[in-house]
Amino acid sequence: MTEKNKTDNEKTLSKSAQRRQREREQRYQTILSAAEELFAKEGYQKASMEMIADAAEVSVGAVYFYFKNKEDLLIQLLEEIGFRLRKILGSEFKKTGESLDGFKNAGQMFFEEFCTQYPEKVAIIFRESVGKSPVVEERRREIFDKLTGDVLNALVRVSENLGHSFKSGFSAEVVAVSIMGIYERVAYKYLFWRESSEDMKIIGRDAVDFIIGGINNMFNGETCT
Amino acid sequence: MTEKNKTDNEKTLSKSAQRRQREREQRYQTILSAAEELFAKEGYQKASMEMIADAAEVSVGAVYFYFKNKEDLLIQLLEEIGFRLRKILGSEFKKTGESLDGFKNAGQMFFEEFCTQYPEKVAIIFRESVGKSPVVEERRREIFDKLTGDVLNALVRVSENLGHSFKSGFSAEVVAVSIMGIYERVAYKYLFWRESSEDMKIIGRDAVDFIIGGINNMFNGETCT
Amino acid sequence: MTEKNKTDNEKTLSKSAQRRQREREQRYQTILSAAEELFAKEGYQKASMEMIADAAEVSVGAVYFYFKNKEDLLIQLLEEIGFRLRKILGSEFKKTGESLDGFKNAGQMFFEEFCTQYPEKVAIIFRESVGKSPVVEERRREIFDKLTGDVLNALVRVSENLGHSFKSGFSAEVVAVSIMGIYERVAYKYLFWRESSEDMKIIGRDAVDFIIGGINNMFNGETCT
Amino acid sequence: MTEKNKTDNEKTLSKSAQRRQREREQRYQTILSAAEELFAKEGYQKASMEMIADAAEVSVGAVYFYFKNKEDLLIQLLEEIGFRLRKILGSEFKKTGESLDGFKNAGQMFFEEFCTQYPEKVAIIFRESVGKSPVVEERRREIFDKLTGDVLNALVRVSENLGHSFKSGFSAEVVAVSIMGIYERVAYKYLFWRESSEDMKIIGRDAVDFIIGGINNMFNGETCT
DNA sequence: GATGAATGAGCGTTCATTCAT
DNA sequence: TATGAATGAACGCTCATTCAT
Repeated sequence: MTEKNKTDNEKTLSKSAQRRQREREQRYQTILSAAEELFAKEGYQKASMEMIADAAEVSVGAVYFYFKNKEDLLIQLLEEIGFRLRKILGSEFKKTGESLDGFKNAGQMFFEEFCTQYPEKVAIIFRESVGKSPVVEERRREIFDKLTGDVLNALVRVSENLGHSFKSGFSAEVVAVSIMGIYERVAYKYLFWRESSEDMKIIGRDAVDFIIGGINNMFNGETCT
Repeated sequence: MTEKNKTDNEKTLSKSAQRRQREREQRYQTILSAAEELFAKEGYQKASMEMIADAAEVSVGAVYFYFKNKEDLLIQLLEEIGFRLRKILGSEFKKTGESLDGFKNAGQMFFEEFCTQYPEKVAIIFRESVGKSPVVEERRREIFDKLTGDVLNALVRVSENLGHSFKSGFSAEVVAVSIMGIYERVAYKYLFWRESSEDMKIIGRDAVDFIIGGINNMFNGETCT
Repeated sequence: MTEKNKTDNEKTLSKSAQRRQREREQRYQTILSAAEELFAKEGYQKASMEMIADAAEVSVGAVYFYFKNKEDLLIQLLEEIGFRLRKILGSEFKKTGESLDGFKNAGQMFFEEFCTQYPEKVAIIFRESVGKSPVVEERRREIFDKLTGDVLNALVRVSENLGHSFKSGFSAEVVAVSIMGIYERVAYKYLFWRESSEDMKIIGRDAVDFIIGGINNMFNGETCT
Repeated sequence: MTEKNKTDNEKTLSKSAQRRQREREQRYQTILSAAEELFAKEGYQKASMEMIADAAEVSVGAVYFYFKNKEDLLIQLLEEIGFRLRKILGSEFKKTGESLDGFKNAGQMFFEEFCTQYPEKVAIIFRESVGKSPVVEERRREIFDKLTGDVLNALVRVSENLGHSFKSGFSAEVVAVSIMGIYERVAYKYLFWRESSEDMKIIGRDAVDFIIGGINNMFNGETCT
């Protein structure tokens, strides 16, 4: 619901209708949260619709009232997480005026804030949504494409600011994809495979340094090797 | 079965017993191949034991004779793919005498050879084995740890050869993990999400360049930024 | 509601109460029509209460205000259709002064008018209400009994007029049931299984001829064989 | 399985394989019988797969091993009943050398033997399979078409033997359909709605008389009216 | 009277796994 | 060893019905 609609509703809807709508929104979120937690904790397969309903303290039917099916639950979650990630990374990048530091800050934001605050969301986007079904895979692709697209745009703008250009036609995109890959596997490893969330600060900084070096190397002219 | 055992068998086993053993080995491989293809094509969940048995032209019972259960099938596949990957990457690295070029060659090997020749194996290690069960996840971790360990070793040796050292205690490991992340997502994107297998050469080269730059940046003293 | 009540209401009820009553009646009919269409088109099972409510542009609750349950909806429909059928057939029979021609006209009326004008009603009485539940089946029996009874009465009266009598104790009833069976299957076949609604005139005439012949044969004395 | 195949099997299959096959066939029939009884007694909807499995003393999975789904169970039943009906009616007709008496005998066979011996089969073909799903409806149509076709053929052959011809192009078919309708509704009424199975002999005879009269009336030239 | 969100029992179906032969 | 029929727990989903507002 956009802000505009909200205002419209406030004008046109009765008090009780407003409350009902609020409750609806709330229930939707409660169910989604329950699903998020269970998918992350038990795995998408093992988390049954009944478990989710129980966790959200509603009936199975209610879950199906708000979501088309189990897959839809996962997709909505995916969409929400993707949206949030883009917002966080994008806003961080803008703050630092489109320089290489933007990548630094966005990376730190991701590792230090997002990963430590929302490990469940990371689990869902990087683990529980992988290889589940053609439909989910398609949505994943779209979300990753958008994220990669954001990074790509940033890359292009920074390179223009610095007066550099990329080596091959693919270069910039490959770099963007690579950066996403680093985010993904580093988060996965230290969050799910080693539980080093306390060290996420150092780890994140190292990963970001690696990224910065990699980017520099892709600009024509002044390679390091 | 190790080489040593095989030699022992050749000595002790009768001709017919040898033949039987050969057939056993063959069947094991046939089933594994069938599973690989179906897991990659249909997805781990959708590929039923019956489908696998049919594809391998054996009975369901036979599959259970050679493999403990469906999970075991996935794990054996994972193990085999991990083993192969390590061998390919490691041998490529050794060829070029532990220099930065080793990373280049290993990377090219992965993108140009492995990905294009064995997309099913890539699908299994990077997609179908993700988030399937605690047991599988544990094995995945082990396999990725070994691969990361190899990269880490190479990194350390190269840095020693070059007289460099890594910034933080994590640094080298994070770089290794990052490299794995790049391999993974770049392969995933261009193999499953865009079908650019013809361009894998250029893409691989770009990814490798990015990696080399990133590595250089991690050495103390001569950062690019 | 009988005519008598309506008159009472007109006297006692206020204008606004009358309007409300009219609206009530209208809604009842709207819902019933929606159910009729959906039952005929989608089938009794597939047509959900929500679909019916949507089609009638009311809420699910409203449907339950006017009808006890889904079964009731079907029963009311059945009742209405049965009533209409009896009226049409009966009035046609009366017009032609209780002769064999009455059967002719009634039959033609059914095939040429009723079937072509109300295929949905035919679908419900001959298809969608079959084997649905003991309660519905009981109502179906009652309705068919009444229809058969009408035919039976006509048969008896015609035979008396002609000075004939029926062979066995069952005879007349069996003939009546047989006539109903002919109506049913001929309509079913050419309406739902072959879509020959344009030819319904010829088909109806043939069916009626068959019936007339059959009836004649049941009278003692002058059989054809 | 045809007789020929059976002989082949006896030659090629081992004793144990033969026994296994026999058991398979037996199980298939046991399940089908259980379904028949429950569909007829409880109704298609109410009879759940679990109930059927329990009645057949097998597991739910076994039912799904032998039949694709619940619909398939109904279709197989329908097919078997249709086949049996055709065989019974056809053989009876052939016995009496293609005269009007053939219709008499076939009718008596149906009412006196089939209806009284297999009321469940009658219930399924005339009640439980009606309006269940498009697929089932299609099969029903095919089966009724075959039955009607048989009657039609008989009708044509008898008319040729008697040197008569039918009035209109539709005539003969409509008569065939009418006969089927009489069979259906008379059986339905006296089997399910009045439980007069003891009187089925008289009832059947009356119905057949009606049919014979109807047929005669359809021949050109010598109508009764 | 009217609404529509919520309920939850019930059902069809799947499929990994077992085991008698 | 190999077979494949049999098992049965588990799960996703539907939908008639209710009831607070």
